[in-house]
Amino acid sequence: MPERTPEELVTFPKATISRFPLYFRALTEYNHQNIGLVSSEEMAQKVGVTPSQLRKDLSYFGSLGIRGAGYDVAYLLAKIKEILGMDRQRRLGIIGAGRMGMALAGYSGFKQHGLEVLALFDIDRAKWGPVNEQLTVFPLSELAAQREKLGLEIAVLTVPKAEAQKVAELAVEAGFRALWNFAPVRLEVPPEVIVQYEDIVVGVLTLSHHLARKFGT
Amino acid sequence: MPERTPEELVTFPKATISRFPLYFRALTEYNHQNIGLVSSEEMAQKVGVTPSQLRKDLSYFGSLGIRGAGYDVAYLLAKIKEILGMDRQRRLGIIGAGRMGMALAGYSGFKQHGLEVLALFDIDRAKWGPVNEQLTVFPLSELAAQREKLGLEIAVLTVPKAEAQKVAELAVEAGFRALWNFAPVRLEVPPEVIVQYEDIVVGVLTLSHHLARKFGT
DNA sequence: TAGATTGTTAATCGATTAACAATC
DNA sequence: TAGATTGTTAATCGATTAACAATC
Repeated sequence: MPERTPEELVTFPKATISRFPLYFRALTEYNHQNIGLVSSEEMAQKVGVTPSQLRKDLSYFGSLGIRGAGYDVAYLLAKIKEILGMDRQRRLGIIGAGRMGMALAGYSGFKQHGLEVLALFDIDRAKWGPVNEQLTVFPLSELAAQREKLGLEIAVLTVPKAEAQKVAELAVEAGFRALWNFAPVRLEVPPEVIVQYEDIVVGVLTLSHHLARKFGT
Repeated sequence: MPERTPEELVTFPKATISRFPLYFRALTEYNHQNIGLVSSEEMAQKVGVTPSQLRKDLSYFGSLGIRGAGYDVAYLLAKIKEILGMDRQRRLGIIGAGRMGMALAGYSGFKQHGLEVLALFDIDRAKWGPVNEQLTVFPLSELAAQREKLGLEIAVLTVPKAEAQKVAELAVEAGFRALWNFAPVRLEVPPEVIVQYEDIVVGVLTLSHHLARKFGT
């Protein structure tokens, strides 16, 4: 078995990768407007970061611009797609066909980011069956089989808090290596499994906190 | 008019406030389990932070624990509610009764965090009218009137990207001072208005990036 | 009092920004 | 070549952690 060489992956701030979707969307717009070249100043202003930060963020992934000229929109777009893993379609399976799961399943913004929801899963047999032409709710027991068949890579957990850990384990057993967890609990998973937590109330509670602070209300 | 004294608000990391919802939910659980006293070690372990960080986070808001003993669950819960502005009900109005808006309107997790959706607004007259017993979709033109009548404080923007800026301006005119924006655009608003941005694809694209990196897929 | 655990200080670690040499 | 703008270095700023004095 060939030994893995110690990976010389450049390290970069975690926040860097979370700014890439902003860059991606800005570039998509420039592209639509047939703008071929854009400066860090112009683009930074559009997305609300400093030009320095934009250049630094990009620099972690190589020398992507042209000195004296700016960034080639099409080229940078392709690079960012590669970095975000959007150069190929990412297939999602949603576990938990409740309100949240159904809403995500219908979210139209995924497509332009190379993401597609191919299946839903639920334990409740009343929910099993086709949702529309493209989408079906499968029994949870078919998780492994459908993952394989449909090529699902990311499991989206939209189950009640109390079930989340158990469902995460099922997903891992079924072969998923990436979990996008909407339940407000920390999950225990093997180290090779990547978990991304989503907490929908954080944003609005931050607002609430600011209201309380600023306006004393 | 009494002059505002230069506010001696303690400054703290932005990330601090985003951890408070985690603390809140952990404490709620302890409360349900009739646990009256909890150590930073126990609680930190539960939410997945270091005890040091938990104590530091809390310390920005005063001396909230008991040395040698831990934190009084009920007391800390009350304090955190106060800090997050959850000691009173926060009323939300959702602008844009599309899929995303409707999904949020039906989200059951708001209630326990002191948040409630009291109205939806849309320009499309086909959407006007009652959704269920509690909730109605109003014409966008009634924004100011309903904000006042219902005591709405936070405007949730779930409109298409192209309309977001215009709608933000309408919300500000209607008297909203806090916007929770789901449209992927930076909004230009007066400085006294607080905007919280929500970007649903960031999390899953972060996963996608990790998949690309770790598994080369 | 002895044991425990907080609150806080100082050290470390990480992220952002400013400035400018490199280079198109 | 002159002008422009990147890529990168070093300085600054901010957040986290470790350690321990304070104190229940």
